[in-house]
Parts: sequence; C-alpha cells; structure tokens
Amino acid sequence: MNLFSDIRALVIDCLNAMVAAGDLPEGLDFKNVTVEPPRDALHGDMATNAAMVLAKPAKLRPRDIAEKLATHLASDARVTVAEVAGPGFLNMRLGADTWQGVVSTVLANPQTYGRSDMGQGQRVNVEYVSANPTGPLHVGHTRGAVFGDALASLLDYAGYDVTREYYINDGGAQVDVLARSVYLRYLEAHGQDVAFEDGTYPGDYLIPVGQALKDKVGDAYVNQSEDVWLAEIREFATAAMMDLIREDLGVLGVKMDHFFSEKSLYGTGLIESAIDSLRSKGLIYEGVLEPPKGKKPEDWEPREQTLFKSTEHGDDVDRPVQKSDGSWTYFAPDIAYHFDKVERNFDLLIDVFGADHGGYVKRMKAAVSALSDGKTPLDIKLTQLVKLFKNGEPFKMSKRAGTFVTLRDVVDQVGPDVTRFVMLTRKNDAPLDFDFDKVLEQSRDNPVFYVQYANARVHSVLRKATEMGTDVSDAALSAVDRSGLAHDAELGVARKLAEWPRLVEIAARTNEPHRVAFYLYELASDLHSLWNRGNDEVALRFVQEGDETTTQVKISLVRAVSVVISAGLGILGVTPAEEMR
RNA sequence: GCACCCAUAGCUCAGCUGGAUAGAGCGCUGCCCUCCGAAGGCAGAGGUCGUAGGUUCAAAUCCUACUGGGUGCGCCA
Repeated sequence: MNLFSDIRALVIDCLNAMVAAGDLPEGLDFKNVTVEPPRDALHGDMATNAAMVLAKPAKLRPRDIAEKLATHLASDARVTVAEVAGPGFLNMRLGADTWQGVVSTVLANPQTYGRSDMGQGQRVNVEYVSANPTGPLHVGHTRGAVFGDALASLLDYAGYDVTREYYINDGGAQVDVLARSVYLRYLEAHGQDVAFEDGTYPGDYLIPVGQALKDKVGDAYVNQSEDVWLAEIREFATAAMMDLIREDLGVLGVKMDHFFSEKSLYGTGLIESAIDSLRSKGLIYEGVLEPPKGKKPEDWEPREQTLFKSTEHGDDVDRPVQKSDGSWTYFAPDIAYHFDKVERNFDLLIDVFGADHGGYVKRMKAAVSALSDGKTPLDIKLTQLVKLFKNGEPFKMSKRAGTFVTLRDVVDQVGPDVTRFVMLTRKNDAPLDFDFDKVLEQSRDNPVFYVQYANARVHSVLRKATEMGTDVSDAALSAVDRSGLAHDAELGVARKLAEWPRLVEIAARTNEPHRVAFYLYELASDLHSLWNRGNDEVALRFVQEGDETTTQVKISLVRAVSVVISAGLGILGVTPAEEMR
C-alpha cells in the first residue's frame, strides 16, 4: 500500500471524470501528474500539480481546472479538504481515519509494509567490491561493499530479482606480484632473510600464507626458479586471499550470490567470443591512438593496437583491447565478463566502482551497449573516498597492513552496524568523513545512535506495557480501534509512516540507499519529539497508567514506527537495537 | 588539453522524473529541565543555492559558458 499512489490514482480518476463530463479535452497525457507531500505542512497533506501540468495542453487556465478538480476530489471519503492555492496547486487534507488506517496497515503487514512491486521481478545484477585478491579489504572497499549491499537489498525490497556479484581480478599481473610476495614469505618461513622491494606486497597478512605454503609443500620450492612455482603459488595465494576477503565481507554481513573469476575467461575462448561479437558488429579494428593532449607520456610512440570503436556508443576515444604484443588489455576480460552478464539475461546491470575508476565508466557503458545492442541498461555508481579521523585528527595507520586501514580495523573498533549505517549517511558520490569517536557518540548528532535509540525506546515501552499486563502483540494492536489516535502530533508520525513506501520507490529508482538512512533519521526524530512532549503532556504518553485500551492505541503508533525502522535498517543491513547499552 | 564527479546557512550535509516562503544536525542567542519518559527539551537568528545567460506557468534541480575543488586520461588492473 502506498497512500500517495492511491491518491494519485484518485486524482487520475477525477481527471477522467472531468474528461467524460466535457470539462477537459480528450487525449490528454496524465503521466506528468504527481501527488506529493507539500514542502510546508501548512499547505496540507498532499498536493497535486495536475492543473498546472494540464493547463497548456488543455488550453485552459490552471485555476479553472483546479477548481473543478477540487470538487471531484472533495467528494471522496478520504479527502476532507481540497483547495486551490498559489499558481494552481491543489492541496488536499486527509481525514484522521486515513492516518489511523496507515498505522493499522503497518501493524497488519509488519513484514511487507513498504515493499513494492515496482521492480516487477526484473532481474538485476549488482556487482560490487570486486577488489583485487591481493590482500585484505580496506576502508574504500568497505564503503563500496556497504553501498552495493544496501543497494541490492533496496532493489530486492522494491520488487527486483537481485543477484549480488563479485568479480575476482585474478587474471592480471597483480596476482603474479602476489605470488612472488608469498614466495618471499615462504622463504622466510624456511628461515631465510628476505627483502621486500618495490613491486611486492610487504603486508604482514602474507606471513601465515607463506607458512601455510611451507606446511603444504615443504621445501619443494626453495631455491627454485620462478617458472617452477609461479603458477602454483599464484593459485594457492589467490585462494588464500579470497578466503580472507570472504571473511572480511562476512564480518560486515555481506554475502555474495556469485563470485566470478577473471581467470576463468582465459583459455576458454570467452574473451575471444566477446571480442568476436563486437567484431561482427564492425566495432573492432586495428589502429593507432592519438596521445592524450596536455599529458603526453614521456615514452609515447604511436603503436598499432586492436581497438574497440567505443566512440560509436558514447565514449570519447576508442579503447585498446589488445596490447601491441598481442596479449589482452585489462579491458578485454572486463568486456567478456559483461558479455557474460548480458548473456545471462539480466534486465539491468549495476556496477559499483570506487571514484578513482570514474574514467572507466564511459567505455564500460559503451561495451555493454554494444554487446546488448542497447537492450541491457548499465548503471555505474561511484563511491567516493572515506576520510578517517580519530579524536578529530586524520587517521591513516593500520595495525595489520601497515600502509592502509583495513575493513577489519574499522569493524573491530565500532562494529558492523555502526560501520554500515555511517557509510550510508552520505550520498555515494560525496566524500565521507568517518570519525571513530563521533560514530560511537550517544547524542542527537549521531544518526546511528539516534535511530537505534528511537527503536530501543519503542521496545522499552512495549516491555513496560507488558509488565503492566497489557497485550501489545502485533495481533492485539492490529485489532485495536484507533479512533482515539487523534492528536495532531500523533497523526504527524502516522503521516511520516505513510511516506515510507513512497520513499522506498524513490530510493530504488535512483539507486540511492542513503535516502533510507536519512528517512530513518527523520522518522526517529519525529518519534523522539512525540516522546518528549509526553514529558509535559501526560495525554501524549504512550503508556497510560490504568487505561489498557488507550495504552494499546498509543502503543500501536510507536510499534508501527518500530516496524518501519526495523524494515529500513534491514535494508541497510543494520541490526535494530531493542535496548541501548 | 579532454572527460567525469562535486560546489546549498559560520561548519558538516539533505533536498523527490522541475513545484509554493530551500531543510536537518552542529555552532550561536534566549528560555526551560536536571523528576531514569536517562543518554536534555523548546524557541530564535542565520542562505545572492559558485558566477552569468537560457528553457519553462514554475529552476538548487534541465541546457550553455565561465570560476573553484576532486578523480582519471595507450602496452597498470
């Protein structure tokens, strides 16, 4: 149930009635007609722009349309007032019973209120994290992981069939570097002194991998040349790194449906067939690229390469898929991977990249556009940098990795719930400040705490009422006659609850889970305000001593708040707190 | 040089496929509370929405140019 779409449907019905009555011409397009909450609550509960949108095509004055529409709307039982305002806005007020009905709906459908069928079961693939398997995940990955995971949950909630996917970059030169680094740790485990030069990974996290390798193969690789051990250690090391990464994701509560290995594309003809697909469309040619202007590399010389004509699909320059020595560039397996996604018949693809990969967006979209003949949309979301602070000071050091702060460093300190919520309190493309102290603060300016506290307060009230012997089960609260829920402050909270299904759809349509976090903060704020008013006005308290019926009515409202907070936190992957500690 | 992202209150940020007098938290000012319905409450001041044009009944939102900041730009993924 979405009250806003219900009322929009009512508006459309009224407009059709006006057409039938000859008050509006036939054949008007109503798609731009919206029903939304007015910015200022004084204007009413809902407003429609119908009169202004239709004035021009109908060749009528907005106010004339609005006034006739108002009479139609006012005849609906839900609408208590419909009045024309400003340039032609039509403001509506809805009766208390409608808002009480919202609470009833929430309590009757605690598992589904807010869910939407907007996605129509369309299959969407969300690819996120996709970090190189060369070490533990760091803070940047953490943001991408949280964002991608929340986005996936949001889309699921909005009625899409979602696949969460991780692309393992295990096919390039960086896994050779990993293998060599592990080899050094292996030698170290055999008691040799080793030096980590540039181009190797010196992090401590490879020490146990070197040890494990020794346990497995003994001294078989000691003093052997690279061609003896490289391939096998590469395999061993990437498996170990993926175990590490899976563990990291696990502590954050991220669970992928599918891991896709880049290496699986090599030697299987998959890259070749993806490139052939492009070739068959006339998009592959041999050519020489111009050097980038203003930033000409020192050693630039023109070389003929195999190029993808990505400019035909919106890119700025054509992109190489083969190096001059004939081997594939990193772009080629990426094309093949996305070809695979297209062939798996997803209706929509979403890639979550770090902002430093922004330059990669156009070519990837061009590739998917070309491979799917423009049929499979690809949305690429970039997550911006996370700046860490501790005691207000920038914070860079890591216990484990030495050079970067890991996901584990963050989660160990503040927990997965705080990590996830905070990472979503900013738009994905805005930089995020993460202060280890502030995120644990118990005050209004910490949204994590404030939302959790609101939910905890509801549960505290539920416990208290139960102690008094009042039945506050959802079943009992659903059945209550809510006509006593009439104070404007209380109905205001119900109005906020009515916005939830609408917000879910907006957030899902824009692929912006942060909107959920902001909504929850506002909802929590409304609950806290009402709670505080109860300090002065006894009639607004949720637990009414000695009046079980009224208590149930009041509590049904706050329980509904808790239902929505839990649902919202569920989307964000945060566990709702039932009490604060 | 080119591309992408960003620019909103003193600070950190929201702002719906374009809607009315642009919101929140912090900080500031004033009042109240300090009774575990506790981890404070209420109210107020504070904005040329980077600049200049354009489209529109209507622009923070869309288009163009410019300014400032970030990211990236052929054999690294």
